[in-house]
Amino acid sequence: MDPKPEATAPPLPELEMHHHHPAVANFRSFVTEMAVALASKPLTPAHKSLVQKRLIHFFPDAHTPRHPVYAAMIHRAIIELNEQGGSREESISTFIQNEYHDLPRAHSSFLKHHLWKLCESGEITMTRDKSYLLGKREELKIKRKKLGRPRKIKEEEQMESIDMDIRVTQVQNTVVEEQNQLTEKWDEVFAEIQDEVIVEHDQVEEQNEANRETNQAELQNESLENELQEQENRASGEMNTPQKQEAGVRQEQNQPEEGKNDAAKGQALSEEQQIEAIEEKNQSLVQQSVVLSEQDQQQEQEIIVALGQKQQADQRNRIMEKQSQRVHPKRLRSDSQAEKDKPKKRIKKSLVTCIIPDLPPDMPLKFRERIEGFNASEVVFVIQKRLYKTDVSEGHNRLFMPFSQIKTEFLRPEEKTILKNRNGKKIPEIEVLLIEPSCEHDWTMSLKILEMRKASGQLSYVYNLGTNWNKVVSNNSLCKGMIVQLWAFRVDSKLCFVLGKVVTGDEDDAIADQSTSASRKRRKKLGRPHKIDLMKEEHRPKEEKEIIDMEIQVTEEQNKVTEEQNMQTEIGTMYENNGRSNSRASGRGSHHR
DNA sequence: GTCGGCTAAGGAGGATGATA
DNA sequence: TATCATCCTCCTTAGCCGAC
Repeated sequence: MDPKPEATAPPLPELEMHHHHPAVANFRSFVTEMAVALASKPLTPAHKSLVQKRLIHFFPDAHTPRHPVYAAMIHRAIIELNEQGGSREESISTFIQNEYHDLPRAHSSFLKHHLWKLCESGEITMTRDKSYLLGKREELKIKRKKLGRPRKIKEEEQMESIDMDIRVTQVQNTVVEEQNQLTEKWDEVFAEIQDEVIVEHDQVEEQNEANRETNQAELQNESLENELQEQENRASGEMNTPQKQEAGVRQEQNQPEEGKNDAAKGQALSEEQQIEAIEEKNQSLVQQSVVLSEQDQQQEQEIIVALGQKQQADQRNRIMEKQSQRVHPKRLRSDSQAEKDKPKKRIKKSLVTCIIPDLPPDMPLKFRERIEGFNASEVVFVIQKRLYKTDVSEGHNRLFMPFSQIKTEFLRPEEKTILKNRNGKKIPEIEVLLIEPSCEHDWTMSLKILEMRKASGQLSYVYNLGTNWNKVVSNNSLCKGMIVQLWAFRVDSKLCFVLGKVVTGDEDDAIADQSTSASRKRRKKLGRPHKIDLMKEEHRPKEEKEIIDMEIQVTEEQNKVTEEQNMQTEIGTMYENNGRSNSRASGRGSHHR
């Protein structure tokens, strides 16, 4: 006997594809049973090939659809049809049919179903005349947008929106993941069922083949025997009774064999029914595969959406990164330089703390009286300084006090550490209190140490008294050329200053110099008076002028006294240096101190 | 060493257009 | 007509850097 060729299934009648076919119900129960019973059964390549051949035979056009998901097709149809009052279902259907081929047989049912789903989710709206528009809310928003000025989306809102998108994406990803897992399980079960179907089919085929061979052999034997007997009868010329009887017995003996053949035929018939049942199962499998293909396609779309959301998440990260990196170029440069120059800063420290000793002037009586109310302690003379353009410039709002001009150290070591330890782009500052020359106001101000770099690479330091300095300037008519004196004192360890005017400067020059800023030029162009202009002589009240004049007289008298004291001290120092009167000179110095 | 000018960032307030 | 949202212009502030 020749080796058995690869199993081939006999042609079976094509079944009509229908979701409610009774075979589907059978198939489902069959699947459940097979999934349990045949979990570890392998599928041979021959079986796989057989199933493929069968599937192709029955469903030559069964494959994964190429068109986008229905929601996308409907959206595109509504947008591109762009019909006044919306598009009707028929026109949408026609559009989709024209644009996309390879649509499922149940296209109209699918379309109805998805239109209903999109209406329910609010993505589209059905009008009274059963036309479909893109979402109502969206439409209203567009209308408002057209009328109003487009609102600028703030970064925070963008972030919120992106956060929301990320959350949605996470949920979508979870759903997709679950669907994938289900699909995988379903594929496994499907493969197992295929195995079982093939095995069953093979067994039936083998049995049929065997039966056919047996029947043919028996029939051949019988016909041969009959021929032999006829030849014998013809040769003897006459048939005797015992021979007839023998022939009759033989006939009788043959009868059960015929009965046997009938039974075999009956068995073959039942096997054909089994094959039919298996074919039905195959049919159901194909239907399921079509459903799975649709699911796959939907998942693909969801993955595309998820990828889009991921891109948005990336964009959000980029924005955050950008925000964290957003530093003023100048600040950035200064930061890097500050980092580089840290050792130099330390080297300069000795210079910074080097205070030039001098004889401090006495604090005017009105200031003494004023600070007595604060219960002040640690009163020290800080600086006597001529005011420069930037010191009174509205645009600078600061009083520069170079370290070299500082007469007495007024900061505690811990305060100095705070001010000099620059961490990041912000210059550290401490809050101080300043009593202005008029003694009418005291201002909360900020004290900083600024690092001034020269072209040679050397560093110098200045104290910067800022915040509210402009108010002190305007309240006390401070101007370029004026000489001011600053004393420091402590109130419950808080650093406070008191400012005194000594010599008046050229106010007109000062006012003129304050017009350096571009804004002032623009104001002049526009014919608007600048704030500083209002401070000019003609705008000032007489009382204020009188007060200023009195202050000037007082400070001038004070200066005369101070100058006399300085002269006496200088004379004493000269004696000291010459070694003529050491004891006398040192005694005077200590007295002044 | 010190002064004076420049510049970016951010805030205040006015102008504009749409909506209720 | 009042209110709201947005944009635009001008001003203030802080800090850096070059010139003297």
